[in-house]
Amino acid sequence: MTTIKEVAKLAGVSVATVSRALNNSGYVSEAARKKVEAAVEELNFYPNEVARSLYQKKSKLIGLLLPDIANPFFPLIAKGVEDGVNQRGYSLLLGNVEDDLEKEKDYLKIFLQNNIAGVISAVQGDAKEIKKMPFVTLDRVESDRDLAVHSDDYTGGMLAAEVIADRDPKEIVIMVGPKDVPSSAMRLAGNEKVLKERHLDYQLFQTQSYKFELAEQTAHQFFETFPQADSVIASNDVYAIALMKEATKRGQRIPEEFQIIGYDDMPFSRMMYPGLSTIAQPAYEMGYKGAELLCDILEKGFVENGRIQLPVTLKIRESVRKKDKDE
Amino acid sequence: MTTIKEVAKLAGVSVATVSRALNNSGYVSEAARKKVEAAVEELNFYPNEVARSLYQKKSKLIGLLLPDIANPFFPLIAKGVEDGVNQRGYSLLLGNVEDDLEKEKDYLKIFLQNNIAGVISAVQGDAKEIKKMPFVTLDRVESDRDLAVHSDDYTGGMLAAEVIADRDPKEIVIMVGPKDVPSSAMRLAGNEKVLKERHLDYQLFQTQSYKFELAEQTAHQFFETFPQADSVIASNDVYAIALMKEATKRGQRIPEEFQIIGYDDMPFSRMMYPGLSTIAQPAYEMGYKGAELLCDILEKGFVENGRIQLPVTLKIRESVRKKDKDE
DNA sequence: TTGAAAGCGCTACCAG
DNA sequence: CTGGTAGCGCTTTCAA
Repeated sequence: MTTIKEVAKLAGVSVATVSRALNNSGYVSEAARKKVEAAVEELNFYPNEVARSLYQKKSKLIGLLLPDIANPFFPLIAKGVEDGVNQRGYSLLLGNVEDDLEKEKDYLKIFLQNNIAGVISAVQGDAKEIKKMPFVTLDRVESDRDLAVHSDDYTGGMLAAEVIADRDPKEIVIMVGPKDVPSSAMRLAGNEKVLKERHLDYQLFQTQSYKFELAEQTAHQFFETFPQADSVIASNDVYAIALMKEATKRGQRIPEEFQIIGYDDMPFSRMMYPGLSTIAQPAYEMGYKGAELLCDILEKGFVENGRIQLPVTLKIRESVRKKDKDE
Repeated sequence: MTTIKEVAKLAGVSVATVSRALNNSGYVSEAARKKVEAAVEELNFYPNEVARSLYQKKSKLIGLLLPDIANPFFPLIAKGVEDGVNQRGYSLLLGNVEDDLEKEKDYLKIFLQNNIAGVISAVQGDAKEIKKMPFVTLDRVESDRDLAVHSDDYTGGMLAAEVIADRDPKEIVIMVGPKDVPSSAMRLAGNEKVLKERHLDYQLFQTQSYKFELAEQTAHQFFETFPQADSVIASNDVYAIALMKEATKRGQRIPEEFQIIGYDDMPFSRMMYPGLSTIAQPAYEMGYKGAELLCDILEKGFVENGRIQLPVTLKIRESVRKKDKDE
């Protein structure tokens, strides 16, 4: 690795001048700049970020905390975050925390040890250690002062319920996401508002997790509990797909005998057949906006709007019946 | 952030002693060690990795190069890599390169600038810049001297072909993965070996990419080209699922009129209905082993076996017909 | 067994 | 406009 010192020597100037030229800070004469540029070129020099970071006490790294990268909703978020931070010259330190508070703390410590510039977190119950650094939360709103990007869960809940309400439901069951996740509560509120307005009965099936591995087992339990369910509002697409599989195995035709709507619009939801109707959250955009938000804070020290809500979109596919004419 | 200096002051020793105590390097008296430990405890001190890395010219970071984290095969690899490096005290710098050689070079440069300890790459055509650092390639074998973890593509190709050959195929079409990817060539060789031995005719449909976004479009083209195909060996699960959807839309029953086998065994392949038969690659394990391999090199400077081949497994699900009795 | 000091590569202050 | 220099936090000689 060539250093600034070698560049200085070759250019015939001091390291201070090289540094100023490189960072466009302070005065540098045209002549000096030219010489430095030539030397940089010739030596194929690029600055060592570690040294830079040691001095500034801030690196060009951003920590990304994810609950589970193997859950299909998160890779897209990660991609959005990555593109967003790259755009502004940062890179990502990955922290997959698996709903494990200890692991989360470990990562936060590692982030600190690496002079991280900030953190973007999509995990639910943050360790308080995160407050020591600039951070943005994704897909979640908590204390009012935090920066956050989330989507409109209440509307999403209403949209999902309307889809079902409009399609001649016999026995509605709402599969409710984990209680401690604020967004599931919001969605449920949206569901219930619509269903109550329409005077439609419904039942609740509470789940404990969004974990991929539990989906099939949960789907099984669901049908044990509600064998007569014919219209389901699922907690997310993964669980919806598991439910569809289970229903099909039980001989129910989709959507005639069993209709369902999911949440998230993961890439696969449109690839299967019948396609899963769902509420699309802009996962990539959520990540990208979150990255922008954090970078703004980092660079400007403030933001006009630290709380970004993204709209959801309804995707009607083959997993629900045709809409009633007379609604 | 508290520093080693403050620890030294509180403990009443020099920073050198603190450093030695922390790293178990050189002589430290029991008494001194005790005092240091107490001070560390009291100040809640943890060392700054950036300073450490500046001096050692090696950080505790490992770069991970992925072709596309949104492609369902890679998150599991990433998880395996992450668990593997964490185990050994390293963290991951994420580099999603999108089949873009420029982006790959950019990341390699960023890795270098951050005194990365090594790189784990799952991208296909590596930039030569990677040779400057210790690296392990995943799911690919190239020059004979590199460290690599890959799965047994030839056997995988044979297994897939046998499944089809055993199930009364009428018109076999092999969907071949991108030409420049060594593993697709190996799988094709495995396919052809079996089919030729069995004197079965088949046709080839060449694809240009494994990209998720192209799957549906490619599936459409496939049926335009081979409307009569009834038994397909797909290039991977994503494409297989797209093909299943297209077949179903065209009114073909699976597996009676259209049977198909994929490759990879992504998490979703077993969640759909009918379930996709496929060749399972141990993605998580591949990542984990790759991480171990790299860490071994980093710590010991050598490894007994730098080329790890992992076995593939056949997963028979509902997308293929029942096996012929008389085979 | 210990501490003073040099130095990793870079930035920023200050004097010229 | 420029260069010398201090110092970011840590590790590692080297002499005591």
